Amino acid sequence: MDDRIYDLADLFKVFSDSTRIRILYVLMDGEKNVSDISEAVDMNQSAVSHQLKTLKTSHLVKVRRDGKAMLYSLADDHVEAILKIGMEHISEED
Amino acid sequence: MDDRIYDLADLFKVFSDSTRIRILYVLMDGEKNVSDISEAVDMNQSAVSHQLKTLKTSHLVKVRRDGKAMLYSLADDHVEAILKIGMEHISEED
DNA sequence: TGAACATATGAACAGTTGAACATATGAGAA
DNA sequence: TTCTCATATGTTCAACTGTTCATATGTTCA
Repeated sequence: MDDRIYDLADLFKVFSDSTRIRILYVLMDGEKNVSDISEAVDMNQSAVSHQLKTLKTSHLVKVRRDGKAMLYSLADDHVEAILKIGMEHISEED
Repeated sequence: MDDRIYDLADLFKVFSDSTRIRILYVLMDGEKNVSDISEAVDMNQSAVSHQLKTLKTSHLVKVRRDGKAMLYSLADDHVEAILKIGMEHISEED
């Protein structure tokens, strides 16, 4: 059980950065390559690539290659579900 | 929208520490005072108090006084919901 | 009052993290 | 091959975070 607590903390750590959340929201719109994501979140390619790696490691996004480009998309429904409940929570605060 | 992204990141930041998650799990069992929580998570009173403050600020726990003691409990259903989905996610990873 | 208990707060220190920069890898075209 | 485009990786550094220790606040009871 203790291991799972650490894993859970690590998972939420990934959600705890606004850049990564913005990337996830961008991907809700569908599969996108790195340049498009960079442009959408207005950050340089390197920063976005680093964050995408973090997101991929924690299985929040998946990738496939398309020629020179890498196409990223949300990994599963948990991503949107977690973001949704989080949004609900902060919306209901006094 | 941008403000809400930051608020959302801040919310998940609270979930991103194993000590705080352990405290939340302890509180799933019901209302508890600080000493009992300290004992349950095996951390000193000061550390737990600091974390409880963080949890309270983000509206994840609520408090009431009972004589000398302060009784903490989960603030609402979002807490368990978020932890549950998070657990589901890490359980389904390959 | 004052002592004892329960909790909160402030400061300091070590460990962690995201962004920027430079560079490397990999794929397609010529 | 070599050039270019697209993406990934390594390093550095300032900013942030959790814990510990010491101390303060607040409550009850004698």
